[in-house]
Amino acid sequence: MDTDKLDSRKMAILNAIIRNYLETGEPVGSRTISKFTDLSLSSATIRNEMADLEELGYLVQPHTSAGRIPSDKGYRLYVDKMMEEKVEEVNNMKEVLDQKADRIENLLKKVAKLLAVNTNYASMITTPKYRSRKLKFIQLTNVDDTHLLAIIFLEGNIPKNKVIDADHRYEESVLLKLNIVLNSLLQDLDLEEINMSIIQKIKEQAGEDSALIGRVLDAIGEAIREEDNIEVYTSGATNILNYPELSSDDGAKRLLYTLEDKQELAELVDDKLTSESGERTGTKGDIQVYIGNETPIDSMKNCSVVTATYEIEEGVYGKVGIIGPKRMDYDKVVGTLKTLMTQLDEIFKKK
Amino acid sequence: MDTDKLDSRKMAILNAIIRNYLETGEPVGSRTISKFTDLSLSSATIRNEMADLEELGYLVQPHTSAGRIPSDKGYRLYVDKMMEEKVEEVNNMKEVLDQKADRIENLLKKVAKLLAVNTNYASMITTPKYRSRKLKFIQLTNVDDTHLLAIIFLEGNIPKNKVIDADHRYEESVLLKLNIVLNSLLQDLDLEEINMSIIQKIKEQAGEDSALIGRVLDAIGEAIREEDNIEVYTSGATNILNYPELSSDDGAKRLLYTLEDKQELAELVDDKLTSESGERTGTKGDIQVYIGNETPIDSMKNCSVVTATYEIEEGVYGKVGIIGPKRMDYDKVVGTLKTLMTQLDEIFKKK
DNA sequence: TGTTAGCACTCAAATCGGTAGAGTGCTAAC
DNA sequence: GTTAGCACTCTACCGATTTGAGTGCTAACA
Repeated sequence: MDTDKLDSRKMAILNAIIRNYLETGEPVGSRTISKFTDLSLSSATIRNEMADLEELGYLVQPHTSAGRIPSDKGYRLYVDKMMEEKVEEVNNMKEVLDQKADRIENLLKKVAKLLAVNTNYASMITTPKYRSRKLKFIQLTNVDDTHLLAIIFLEGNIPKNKVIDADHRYEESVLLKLNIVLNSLLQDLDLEEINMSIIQKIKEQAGEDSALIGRVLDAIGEAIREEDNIEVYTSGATNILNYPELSSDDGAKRLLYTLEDKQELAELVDDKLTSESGERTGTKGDIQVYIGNETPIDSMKNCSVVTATYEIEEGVYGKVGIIGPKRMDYDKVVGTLKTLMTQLDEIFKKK
Repeated sequence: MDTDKLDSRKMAILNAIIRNYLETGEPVGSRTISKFTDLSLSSATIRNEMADLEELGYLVQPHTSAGRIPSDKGYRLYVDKMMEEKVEEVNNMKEVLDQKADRIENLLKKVAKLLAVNTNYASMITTPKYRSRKLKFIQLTNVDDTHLLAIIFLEGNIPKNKVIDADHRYEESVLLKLNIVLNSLLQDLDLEEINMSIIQKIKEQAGEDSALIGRVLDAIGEAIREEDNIEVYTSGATNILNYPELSSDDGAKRLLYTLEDKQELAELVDDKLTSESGERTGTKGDIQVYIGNETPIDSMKNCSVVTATYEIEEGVYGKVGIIGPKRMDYDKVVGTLKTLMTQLDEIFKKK
């Protein structure tokens, strides 16, 4: 595909067409543009240019004798151009987010909701992904006669609780001993590093209480695996019903299903994809824009997805995204995401 | 409204009409019934009876010269009749639920999904509601130089973690002392019972570390309030798009929004409602059925909602519900919910 | 050579009329 | 009390026609 530069007039016309289409959602005709822009060109001239633009692949005609609408390629150009310009307009998201959201989970849900409400599109956000979670420390405590509580503290200051069945009540001194054994041998290890040799060693040192050790290790494994699981939160799914071009046929059904099911959404954050997208989208900064077929998810072929990567600490990142119609207000969405990123950054740093 | 008993023939006809409508979703005419039942009556006779039934309020005609469809009152009669009959057909839900679902949260989500998949309607489930949560014990632990972990154990074996900012590292012996003070004074208290006098006492005993106490108490308050919050999980919301009578107009939009927002759903479990419903729905056992206008939620006026109450332990209960079109398969839904209840019961008992 | 006016042409969407079919209500006969 | 028959009603559907927005092309103009 030829990457020929468009002359500035073509550029202006394309711009005007896209802008207009973003607003109305209707195919836009030559006459509209002739009046809409200050180029003071007649509709006939515009028509010629439009024909050119169509030939170059930036515009599409839904059918003969309808106006033009931007193709994916047209959107792409528009978005790329737009991304180069400064986007700034800090709004007061921070206020909402700042109130102590203790659990990261709640914070993320709040972010998703905020985005959906602000943009009127659907939004999603994933929990941050650690390479592989390590154990920071573990502590066993008596709960009652038949239960112990294992507090499992993972790298990244994540506490996890696991209640463990016990056949009898353990003396405090025994628990103390076990705590010391477990911590001295397991500290800073991840799942791969906890092997049979280490397990054996622990059991030896635990002596008569080695029966318990198995259950404790299970709990640790569970905790780490639980935390490794990337969760996806969505919000504003119903917003997409406001866009007729998405809610026709059963497109809406499939899209809503995807958003509810969430499984497929994980693909959007797949490492492979992220790296690829760097080249493909040619974006600047953290923001990626997938237009139509560029998204890997089938039910979103008629949508655009704008994602951003947030970093919670060195090397630990998650993704947040907005899903809307192709004619979404990219300008606003990108702006919103950018300010969100800086504000999240501040929040995480402060912690 | 006259609660006149219907003679058995009218009853049979009404039954046949409803059954047929449940299947097809189309208004049903006299001719259909004449053949459908084994009453061997001509369509004309049926017509007469239908006219009577309409006059009594059990049937409705969408427009002249269309067949009849059941009114809310008609459904009500049908459902009440049905509930008296035995419903039994245990399927294998238990298998799915039995695998160790450690956190109740996950179990509930799984239940919701299971219901939605099994019935093809939307489902919801709430977290169980405790009267008022009491503190069982609390324990402070060092995390690193600037953070403490408070493990807050609530009545009902619910562990909660709160990370607390600290201005310096506390000696183990200090923490031990604080733990003892906190537990001796706060054990078995709920939020109301923790008053200024007690707080004062704690601070006195804590001496120079009283600055920390405020933050610890905040954490406790948060933990209890968090747990008091009833959460609602939903599943299968998109299923409702399969029923044209619900997805017409913007009814689907509003309904889906309700399901996503969840706030309004809490009304369904409101104490007030639950007690009222006992009389209103006249159901048997644990199952409540709300038909059309009987539901308190506006966006569900065209739906039916079937709810059941599960009990996790003495006095601690939650609600699970199924939302579908009025012409839902009540028989199956009620059956499914009933077996689910018994199976949940077993799971909770075993724990 | 680029721009514009004019005109014929195309196509989706809205409008209108007519028909078919399902179903009812009523009456008269059994 | 039941049934057959018939006139009537109303929706859904089909097809033809119209409307209007928009295009492409050509010819004239600066």
